[in-house]
Amino acid sequence: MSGVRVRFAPSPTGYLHIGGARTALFNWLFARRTGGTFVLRVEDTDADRTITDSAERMMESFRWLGLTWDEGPGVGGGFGPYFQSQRRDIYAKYAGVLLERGEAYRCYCTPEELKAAREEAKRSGRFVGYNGRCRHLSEEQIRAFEAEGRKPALRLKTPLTGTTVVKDIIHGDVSFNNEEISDFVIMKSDGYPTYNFACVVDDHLMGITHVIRADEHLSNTPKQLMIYRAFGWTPPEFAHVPMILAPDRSKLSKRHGAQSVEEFRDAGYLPEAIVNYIALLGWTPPDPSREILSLEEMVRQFDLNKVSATPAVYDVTKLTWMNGYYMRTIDLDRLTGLYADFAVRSSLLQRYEVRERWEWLKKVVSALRERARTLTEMVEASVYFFRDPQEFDPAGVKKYFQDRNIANLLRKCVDTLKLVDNFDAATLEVRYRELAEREGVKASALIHPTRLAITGRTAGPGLFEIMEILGKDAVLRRMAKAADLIESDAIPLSSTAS
RNA sequence: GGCCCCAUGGUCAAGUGGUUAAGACAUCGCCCUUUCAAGGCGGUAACACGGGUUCGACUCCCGUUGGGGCCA
Repeated sequence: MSGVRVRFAPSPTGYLHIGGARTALFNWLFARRTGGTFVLRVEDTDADRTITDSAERMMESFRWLGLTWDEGPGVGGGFGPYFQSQRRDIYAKYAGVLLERGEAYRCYCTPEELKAAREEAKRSGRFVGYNGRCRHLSEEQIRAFEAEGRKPALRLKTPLTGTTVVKDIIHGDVSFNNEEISDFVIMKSDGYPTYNFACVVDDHLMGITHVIRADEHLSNTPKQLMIYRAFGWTPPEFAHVPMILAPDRSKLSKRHGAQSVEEFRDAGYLPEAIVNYIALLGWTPPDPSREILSLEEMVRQFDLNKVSATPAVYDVTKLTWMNGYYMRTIDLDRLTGLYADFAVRSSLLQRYEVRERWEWLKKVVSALRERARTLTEMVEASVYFFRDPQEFDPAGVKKYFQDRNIANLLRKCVDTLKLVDNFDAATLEVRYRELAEREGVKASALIHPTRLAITGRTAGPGLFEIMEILGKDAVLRRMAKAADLIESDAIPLSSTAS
């Protein structure tokens, strides 16, 4: 283990969204790359039920993505506790240290007074930060406020002049004018630490060497630097990664549809596709033309210095393409298992059947994996393997079932098929082509109507492969049924195209 | 409102003062083919704008515009 220690510190207010997942991934990759330690810390202020649930779900998403943490909830470590809600006494203690050192002071201003001062400042066009009213209270004034029962907040004495420079691995040096940062609150009057304070105390106590986090915290960093300075601590290195934006360039929000890792998982995306895709949002591997990368390859190639400073818009289309790639290439047994879970969930088959029909399911998956980009698509494309078609694609009907002779042709096919003992794709194809020749038609004149008859659709795997998987009985039954429907001119049409 | 960040095709993105401005997805066309995919080949498509600096700017500096963030 190298001395590198990084952390991902989510605030468990909802799900792990794609931006958070990418920030976590970069931390994880950096830790693995450098032989360092990846710490997971939960920034929950309160430990209420919804927050605990949310934290649990986020951790589940991490595990699913394959991002394991070396220290944190569930695995422990020598720097706990890893929930901020369990560290309140620590923040109180360190706030006391700053108070003793004269780096912080009690502020008795009420929210109303603060608001009034702010408005006054705004009116006179002055800087609208805290005016430092409580910075030099006398013992007497303090006693008076205490006597009133006012609960003080704690503010940091910030430097009045000069500049604070954030040295950022991604952005370079970013400087802030100290005059524009007024004495900010580090402990609220209710005894809770503010974000910046808790963050600095935790990062320092947990020995964090590199803070890799989202861009939105860049503006908080000078304040955090001031806290480090007040303690006399050496700050870590910083790398602020750009945010991930919704397709309309606004911040990701509910109305943009799927955006949490959980939602993508439920929509049938594979973890390797998500990880691979989000890694490319902001990071470029040494060979930019090779975009399909395993987690192992990314670890070997990851470089924080190659992370871009530009916010990225995520593009589901490309994610979906990439998912399709992984659908085609991962282990068939694993894919079949994943597919089975989705098929069970949509009631295509029963749980107990999965084991019984495993080999057959593998054939179904193998036939469909080439053309399904997600597990959901695969399930949708597989229904006719489980149920006889109840409706037929309108465009297909128009194209292949129009001719009156089609019913006869299908019946001839049925007659031929009845005589086939080895109902495998190769044999079926030979028989079909022979029949076509005898009838003086092109093979496709038989193939297309047959596909429509047995699947209700015009698109899908090779016909003979479908027939083999379906088996003789189902194929003959469906074809005869279709012939009947054509003759009675009563073909039920599906509303959605296949 | 103040401060900070960002700006190459529709999207991701290479580029680091002199390039025919890569590559991927998407899109279009062709090939392959029993359909649909997959695959192969090819095409369309970009340096936000305005000033500088320089023999020469996508590249450096300033401003404008636009987007985002933090604080209030």
